[in-house]
Amino acid sequence: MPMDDEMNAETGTAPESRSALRRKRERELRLRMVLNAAETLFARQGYHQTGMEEIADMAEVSTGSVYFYFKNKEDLLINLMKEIGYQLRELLGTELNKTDLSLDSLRNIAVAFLEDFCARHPEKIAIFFRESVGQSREVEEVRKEVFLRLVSDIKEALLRIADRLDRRFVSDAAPEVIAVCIVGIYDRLACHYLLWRDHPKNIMDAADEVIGFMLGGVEKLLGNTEQ
Amino acid sequence: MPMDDEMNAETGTAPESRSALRRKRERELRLRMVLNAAETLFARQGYHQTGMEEIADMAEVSTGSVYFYFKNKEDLLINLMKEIGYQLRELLGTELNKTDLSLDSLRNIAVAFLEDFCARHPEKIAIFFRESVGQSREVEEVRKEVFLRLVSDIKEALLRIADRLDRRFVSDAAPEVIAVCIVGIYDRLACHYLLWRDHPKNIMDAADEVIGFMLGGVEKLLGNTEQ
Amino acid sequence: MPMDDEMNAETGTAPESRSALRRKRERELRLRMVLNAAETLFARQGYHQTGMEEIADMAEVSTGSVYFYFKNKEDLLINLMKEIGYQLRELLGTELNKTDLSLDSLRNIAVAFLEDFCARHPEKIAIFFRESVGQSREVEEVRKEVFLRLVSDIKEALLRIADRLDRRFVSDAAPEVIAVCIVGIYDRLACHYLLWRDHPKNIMDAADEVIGFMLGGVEKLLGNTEQ
Amino acid sequence: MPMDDEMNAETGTAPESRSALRRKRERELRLRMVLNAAETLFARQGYHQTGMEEIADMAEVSTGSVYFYFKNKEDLLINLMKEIGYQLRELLGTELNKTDLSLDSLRNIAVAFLEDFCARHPEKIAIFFRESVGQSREVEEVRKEVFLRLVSDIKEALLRIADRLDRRFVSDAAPEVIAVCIVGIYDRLACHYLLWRDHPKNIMDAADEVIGFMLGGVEKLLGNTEQ
DNA sequence: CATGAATGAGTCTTCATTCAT
DNA sequence: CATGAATGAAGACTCATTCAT
Repeated sequence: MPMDDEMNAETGTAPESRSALRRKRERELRLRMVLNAAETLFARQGYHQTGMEEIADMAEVSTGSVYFYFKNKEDLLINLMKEIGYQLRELLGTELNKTDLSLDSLRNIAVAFLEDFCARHPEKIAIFFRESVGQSREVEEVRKEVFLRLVSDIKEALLRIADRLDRRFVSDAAPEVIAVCIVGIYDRLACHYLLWRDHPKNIMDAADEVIGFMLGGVEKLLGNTEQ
Repeated sequence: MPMDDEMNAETGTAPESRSALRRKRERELRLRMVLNAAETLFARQGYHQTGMEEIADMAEVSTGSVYFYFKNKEDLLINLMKEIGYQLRELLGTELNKTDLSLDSLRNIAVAFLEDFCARHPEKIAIFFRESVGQSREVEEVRKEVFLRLVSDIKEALLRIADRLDRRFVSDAAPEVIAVCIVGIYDRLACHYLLWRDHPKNIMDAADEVIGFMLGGVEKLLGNTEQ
Repeated sequence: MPMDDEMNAETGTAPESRSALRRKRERELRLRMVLNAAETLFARQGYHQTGMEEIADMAEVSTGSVYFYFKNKEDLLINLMKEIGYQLRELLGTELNKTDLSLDSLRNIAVAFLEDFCARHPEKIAIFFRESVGQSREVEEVRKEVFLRLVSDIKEALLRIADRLDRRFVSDAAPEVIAVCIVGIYDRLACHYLLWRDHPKNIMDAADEVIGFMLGGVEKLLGNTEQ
Repeated sequence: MPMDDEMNAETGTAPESRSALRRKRERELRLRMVLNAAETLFARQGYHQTGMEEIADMAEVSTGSVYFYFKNKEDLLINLMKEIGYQLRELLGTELNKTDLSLDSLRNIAVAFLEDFCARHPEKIAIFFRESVGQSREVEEVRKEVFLRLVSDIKEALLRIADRLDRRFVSDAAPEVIAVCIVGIYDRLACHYLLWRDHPKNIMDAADEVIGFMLGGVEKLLGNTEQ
């Protein structure tokens, strides 16, 4: 059984004493507090304007402890990015599984992003679309990977939708380009309406138009039903 | 004669002696060299990874001179951003003036951006879409302003095109939202295909699909001809 | 036992383990070494001619450590000033407590200042009467406070002496003015004879005359015995 | 005639053409403006907080011109100090010449210092008693010289007064010590009441007490009339 | 002589990271 | 494992001074 294997591999001992369990729980709690503190502070004051000690303070641990959980400041940011990237992909997958793979799926995904993600986690948006940009070669590399995966997911979804509708894209490149465009739209939308918020219009008010725009674009690149 | 002196004093610029002219020319040359050096280095190694001395060296001036032309490192970046923003708007305006305000204008703008700007000035793209992001409150403020103006330009163009075609957008908000989407598409497109270039596909190959996508989106948000 | 833990938590300082005590001792030792190094170097080469690294070197700590103990260079100077000011006041208080509050107290104070303080701590004199003058608004503010307190102390002493002798000053302002004069005399005396020492006369040789001068002045401003 | 000699030595030519005269006048005017600007700014913002360019601006000349008139920043300060020192000595001499060399001369000098100098030229006080302190070895050297001369002047005055009164000081050292004390009193008085002015009492209100104190001190160190 | 742009050595200060306890 | 004091390399910025025009 894989479960047994994993347990053995992790602990080496079978019974998992109560104190060991508690220690493990505390360890994870601490790691989470550090991550949350970093997220909050990076989003609020910016990555460079936030010091490790500040993060440690807010997480109620010592500076040294932060370095126990994360290799360095960059690693902290990268973990945050990966986590947010994962959550975004999950949101995407969840929405796709709920639908019938019609073009309306795209609407659902957009609504989920705008209503569930942006509105509820503006700090994550700030991290992902602002603070993690242009900080270092390593961070940029991770950014690329995360975006690539996101784009790939959307591309796959588009292909499956097209398949389901029995339609073909005007070119092989089209699905990916559309995916890149969609990600770009989300990106700027969030920056524009959410982060530069002194704009009178709320991000939600733009939802209908954005969805219309995207659907229009996708339709255009979908040729007619193959006979 | 004292009268002459006074007259010169009034003119302010006096007779513009040849040496004075040359001095002015040199001054502007130096400023340009600093700006160019900063652009190159920021794009190549990143804003934070570039030191003022490095910039001075490449510009063949002293550290002090850099500070004679620019208040500080941030000011250097801001000047770069504003310049690039201005060039982008100009490109936009030029293309619009060349066309008949049909929907094809959007195609021309896209082609100009992708072929003329991205291909020729990848460093400017790196500065504008990567290095200037999330560096400080002040920089972010300028970024916002530049983007807002760009969005506003595109929005105006869309309205004029709609007017010319005698069509109306589905909502008042639509033009601006479309503008934001278009900027977002350009942004991510440049990052994706130009900056993360180990991707086999060249940015130019995506042009057709992108233009199709955008046109499809715009069409969708343009109601039918008013009867 | 958890109870013990709680009790310790309440105490705040816990059992004060031996290692913790030593750590504290070392911390204070380090702070003192930095302060001493700064005092020596400021007095020897001047405040502006002394770099933070130099201080760190002499104190045998790193540059960063200096900033761990003191906010900045100014803070270092201010700490020095306050310390010296405190020592001067203490010297004053000690002498007054030893005497019978006759006019001879003034003699004792003068002797203590000249013999104990000036002779033993010329660097402190240099800091207090030379290096801390006119360095910045903040430093000047602290200087003022320290001097004000010194003047106030002397004024109080004068009032108590007058009370003890059953005599009154010629005016309400007199005690303070005298205090200011006395501080001024000490100030210049120290600068003149101690810091500009190529003068053949030693500061101690001036003691008798100074004391005579001061006593004469005080007497003059003390009206005759109230009948 | 010494005047002729000097003129010849200076110019080499006898007639002194009108334009040469004007040039000389302008030169001196400029020098004065620089000196005044420096005095104002040093007193207002402090020596180190004032830049050469600032001084040049206020004097309405170029940075380079300042260096034509003065070797460097230090030289500017030194000139200011010497000028003020000279004015103080002159004030002293003038007062002494006006009087009959009685002890009242000391009163007159004090009044002149407090009323004429302090009240009218607080910036000079700030320069002389604050800004020029502890700035560099060179400045300190000049400070010493100026003070020494001042002390010497007062000492001579005291001796002449004693002589006139047919009295002797208790010791040979006394006159100098008294002089040092008097200078110290003036020094601190000016700093205390003039520069740290949030004190409710004005410097003039302290005059009577100060004079009383000084006279009392001097009297004390003057033995009785030689029989 | 006046100008003011150019210089560049010098300094303070920050902060991510380490490590002895 | 947690702690937090110590480290020191790195970097932005200043400003007195010079000098070609």
